[in-house]
Amino acid sequence: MDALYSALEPKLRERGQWELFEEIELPLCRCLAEMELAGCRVDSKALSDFGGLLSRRAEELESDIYRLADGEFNINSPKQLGEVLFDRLGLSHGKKTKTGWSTNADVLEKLRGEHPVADAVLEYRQLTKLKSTYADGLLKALDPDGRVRTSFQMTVTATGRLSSTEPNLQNIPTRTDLGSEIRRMFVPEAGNVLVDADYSQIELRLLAHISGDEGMRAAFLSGGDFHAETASRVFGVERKDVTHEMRRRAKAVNFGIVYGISAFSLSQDIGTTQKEAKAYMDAYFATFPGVRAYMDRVVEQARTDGYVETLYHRRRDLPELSSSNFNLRSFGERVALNMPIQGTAADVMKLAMIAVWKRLKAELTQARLVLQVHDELIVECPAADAEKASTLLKEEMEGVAQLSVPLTADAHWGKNWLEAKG
DNA sequence: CTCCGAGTCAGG
DNA sequence: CCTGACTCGG
Repeated sequence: MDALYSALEPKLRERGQWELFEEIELPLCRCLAEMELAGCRVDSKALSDFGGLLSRRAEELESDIYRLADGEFNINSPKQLGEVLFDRLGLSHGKKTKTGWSTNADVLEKLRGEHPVADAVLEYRQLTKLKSTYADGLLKALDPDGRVRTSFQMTVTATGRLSSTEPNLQNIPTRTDLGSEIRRMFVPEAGNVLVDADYSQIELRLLAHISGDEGMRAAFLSGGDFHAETASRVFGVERKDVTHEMRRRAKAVNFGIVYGISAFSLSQDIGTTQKEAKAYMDAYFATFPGVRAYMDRVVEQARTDGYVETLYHRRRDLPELSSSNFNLRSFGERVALNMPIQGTAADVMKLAMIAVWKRLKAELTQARLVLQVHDELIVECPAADAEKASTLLKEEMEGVAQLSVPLTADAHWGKNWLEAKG
């Protein structure tokens, strides 16, 4: 250990990363170890019942699909499915993959009006995904005490985020009603509750803070619905005249900006032409000129240094920026824009976890952190401590960094993860 | 039997 | 943009 320290400490100090190591990565280790050990209780009866329901519905769809396609085949094989849809039934194909025509959800959505089999396959895919990855997957990972224990990796991602494996508890469904039922199966011990706290728009708030863009800061300081605020500014209409569609598009642009998106990807996301997407981005940058100036600065700096870094000096090397390959270079530019934002959010969350962990140890000894999902923390505690734990989580998450815009977190609790999401 | 790339889809 | 799991098929 001494030898390692004396070899590595000067290297970290040279790079300005000693504090990152001592104040974030090192203390986080124990916190993660305890979370891994604690695990999270799963209602195995409810989960296997749900799995049964999924199986039955998937079987019905399977026979529907064979009937509609006039023959049996392996629906799970993209190759066979593509042959049935595009060669045999003659449906119109979209983009191609290396091995054939794509059969992904985007393509199947477009085929909905053309043939009823498309809808059946989409639903079949949803059910079998939930069944194999989540219902069966979680049951298989269940320990004898009824809890699942993930493994959190600290040294895998290029941005500083954690990753979760065997099982991955950072991609439990939330976007559809059926999928989010899985969250209902994550439950506390008898007499306990789950408390869930999540940061609101942390990445966009960090963009507002780091870029210093006055308009974007004002939008957050106003405290309203940020995507609607953005729509109002970008489309030049009164806040009350923002339509659902305007908000939806503004939200997609906000989302894309954080990724250093291209007009092409944005057009894919919101279903418009590339030209229209470009117009939205131009309007966005005209509205928030400080964001464009920041982005130009980051890429320029990255070209000079060969790396980008977060507010806490976590670093990502970017050899791609000096590539002679245009696509690779463009990729490097998008990474240069995304990493400081996504990475700083990860740093902030890690600091919050350490702070929460310390306070729980001191003030709520029965409570324990159980999960982290990038911008969300889940604590299990006695029902009587729910209110205190909620307040503690909110305070520590919001107080861990001082930004030029509010950093806000919302906490709720319930008898399962779905309820606790609020 | 194991390994691996590709396609797909779950999350942020 | 950042991930991981499952399935197929070689």
